[in-house]
Amino acid sequence: MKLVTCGLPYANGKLHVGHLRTYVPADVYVRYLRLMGEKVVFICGSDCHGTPIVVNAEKEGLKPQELVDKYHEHFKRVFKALNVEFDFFGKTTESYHHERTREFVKKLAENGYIYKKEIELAYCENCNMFLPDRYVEGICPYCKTPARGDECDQGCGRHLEPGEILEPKCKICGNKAVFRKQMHYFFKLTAFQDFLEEYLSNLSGTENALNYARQWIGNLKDWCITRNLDWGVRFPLDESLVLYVWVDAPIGYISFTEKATDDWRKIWLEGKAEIIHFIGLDIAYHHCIFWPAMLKGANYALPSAVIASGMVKIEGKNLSKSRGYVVWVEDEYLKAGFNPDYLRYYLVNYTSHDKDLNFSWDVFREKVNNEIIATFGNFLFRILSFVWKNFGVVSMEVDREILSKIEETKNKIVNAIKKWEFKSASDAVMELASFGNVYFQNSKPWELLKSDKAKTMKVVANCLQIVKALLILSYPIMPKSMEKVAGTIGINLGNCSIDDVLKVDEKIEVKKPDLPFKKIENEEIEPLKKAIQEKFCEKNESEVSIEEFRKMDFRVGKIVSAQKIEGSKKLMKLVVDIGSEKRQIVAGIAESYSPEELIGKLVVVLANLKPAKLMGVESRSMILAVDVEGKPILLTPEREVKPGEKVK
RNA sequence: GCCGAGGUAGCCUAGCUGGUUGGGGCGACAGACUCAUAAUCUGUAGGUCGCGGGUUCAAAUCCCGCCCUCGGCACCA
Repeated sequence: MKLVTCGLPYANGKLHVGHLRTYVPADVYVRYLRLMGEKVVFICGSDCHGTPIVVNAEKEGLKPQELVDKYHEHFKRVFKALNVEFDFFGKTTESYHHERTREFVKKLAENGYIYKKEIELAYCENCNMFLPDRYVEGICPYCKTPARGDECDQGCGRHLEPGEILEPKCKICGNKAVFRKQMHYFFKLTAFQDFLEEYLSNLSGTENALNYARQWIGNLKDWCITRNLDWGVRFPLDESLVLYVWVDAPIGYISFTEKATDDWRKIWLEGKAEIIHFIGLDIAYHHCIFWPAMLKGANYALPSAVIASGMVKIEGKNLSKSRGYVVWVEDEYLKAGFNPDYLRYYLVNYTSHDKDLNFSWDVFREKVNNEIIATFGNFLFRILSFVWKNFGVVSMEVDREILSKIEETKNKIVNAIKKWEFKSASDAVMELASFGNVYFQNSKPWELLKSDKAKTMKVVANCLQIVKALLILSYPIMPKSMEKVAGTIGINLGNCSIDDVLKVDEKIEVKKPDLPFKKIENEEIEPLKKAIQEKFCEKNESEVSIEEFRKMDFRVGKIVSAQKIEGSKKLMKLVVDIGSEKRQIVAGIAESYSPEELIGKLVVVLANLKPAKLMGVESRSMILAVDVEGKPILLTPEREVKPGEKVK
C-alpha cells in the first residue's frame, strides 16, 4: 500500500501553473500506480492557519475563516477541472485536524521533545496583538542598521534575542511596539541530529530535495512552535497559545488520511505503507528535516520518499505574481476553454520532474498541436474512422511484432514511473503513437482495401491493438480525453489494468468516432501572450516619465563605517547616514576604495531601492558610481551638504 | 561567500554507473501519400556536447582548474 500526498496549498491565494507542477504529476503518478494494480491513498488539503491569512483576511474585509473557505472552494474547483482526484481533500481548520494535531503535540511533549522558555516578544498596543518576527522592524543594537524581527538581516547578520531589537515598530500599522515577556514552547529539533543523518541517507526521492536537506543537517536549531494568535490550533499545554503553522500543516497529512481511509493506522502508526510526499522545492526543508523529526518524536511512521518538483518559469522568466509572470489556472487557462489534458500533458512532458519547467504559450500551442494532436490524436482518429467506414467490427488477430512493441512501451513506462520520470513515460506513449503512424503508412491499408479486404483487416487489427494500448497507457496523463475515445471501442478505462494492453479481444466494434482533440489556433493564445507582454512592457519602458523619476528617492549620504565583506573581492559593507536613518549598504567598490578613505565621504544613494541580499548580507540601498573600465568611481556632491538632502 | 542545479545544432531537450556513426522534437528545405484535424511518411541541411588541462586503448559521460547562467541561504506558508 502507498500513501501519496501533495504539499498543502496555502489558502491565501489562487492556484497558478506553478502550483500544478506538483499536483498534476502526483495525480499522474497515482493513476499509473493504480493501473499497475497498486493500492494507493491520495490526499491533500488546504493549509489554513498562520499570520499571513489573518493579515490578508483583514485587508480583504473578511474573517479568516471566510478567506480560507473562499480559497478552499477555489482549490477544489480547479483540481476537479484538471482531474486531479484526491481521495480526500481536507482543510486544517476542521475539528478532526485540530484533534489529531493536539494529540500529536501531546505525544511530543510526553516524549520530552517540547520545553518551555520565557522570551520577550514585540507587542503592538495599537493592533492589540503580539507581533510575529516578520511583522517587527527596528534597529540592530550591535551595528545600528535596520533589522527585522529576530535577525539583523541587513547588517551584521547576528541573531537577535527577543527583546534586543531597538526601536521596534509594528509593520502592520507602523506604530511603536513594546516588549512583553511571555512563555513560549520549543521543539527540540537538535535532539534529532543523529536520527536525521541516518534517515536522510536512506530517504529516497528526487536528488534536488535530498541535496537541499543535507546542507542543513549540521546546523539544526530548536524551533519555537507556539504563536500568539487567535487563529490556529490551540496548543494543548497552554490554551492561550496557538501552534505555529508548520507544526499543524504537515499533520494534515495524517488527519486527512484518517478521513480518507480506515487503513490510516496501518499507514501512520504501524508503518505498513510507503509514504510518498510530492512537494515544491521551496518546502524541502520542512519535509526532509522538520517533519521527519516530528514524526519520530511522536512515534509515527516515517515518509519513505520526498519528490520535489523543479520551479516553473513563465515565458522564460521566473514566475512572479507582482510582475505579472504568472498564469492563473482558473481565470486564464480554464477560462480560455483549453482542454485540461493539454496542460496535464505539458506539465508532465516538458522536462524531467526535478528540473525547471518553462511555460510559454507558444510552446504550449506547438506541443499540443504537434504532439497531442498531429501525432497522437491523429493516429487514434485515422484508425478509428478508417475502421468505422470500412469494417465496423474487426476480428482481432495481432502480430507478434506489434505485441512486442506494445510490451516494450509498457515496460518503459513502468520503469519510468517507478523512478518518477514522468517525461520518459509520456515520451514512450508518443513514441508508440508514432510507431503506429509509420506502420499504418507503410502498410497502405487504403490501397490494400481495393484488392484484399481480409489482409486489410489484419493490418487494421494490429492498429486497433495499438489504439487500445495507447488509450490505457495515456489514460493517467489525459484521463478525460481518453475516456471519451475509449467509449468508441467500448472499453471502460476505469476497469483496465496495465496488462490489458497485451490482451487481444476476439472482436472490437468501432462506433462513429469524434475528433479526440481540438487544435489550438493562434488567435486563442494571442490575448494571453499579450497580457503577459503588456505587464512586462510596463516595467521596461525605455522612456521614463517625470512621475516615474520622482519615485526614485535619491539622497545624499555620509559614509559612517566601511568594512570589506569577508571572502568577497568586490563587495564592501557600508553604513551610510542618510539623515533620517543609518543604512546598511553593500557596494561593489572594494577594488577601487579602501575602507579608510571611504569613511566620511559624501555619496548619492537611491534610498528607496528594494532591499536585496548580496553574499548573504542585506543591502537596503544603492550607491551611485560611474563605471570606468569595470572600476567604480563614486559620485560625490561638489560642496559639503547635509546627509539626507534630496537629489533632484 | 556557502550549497545546489545547469551550460549539447537557430530554439527546446535526451544521453552523463565511459565504448558501436551524440538520440528526439520544433523550425527550414526536398520528396511521397491521401485513411486522417494542410494531418502522416521518407529524406536533406545544421553540433570542436561552455573553456583549458588530466586519466584511459577509448570521454558529452570520470578527475582538476576556470568562465557563464539560474535557484536557495531557513523558522518568511
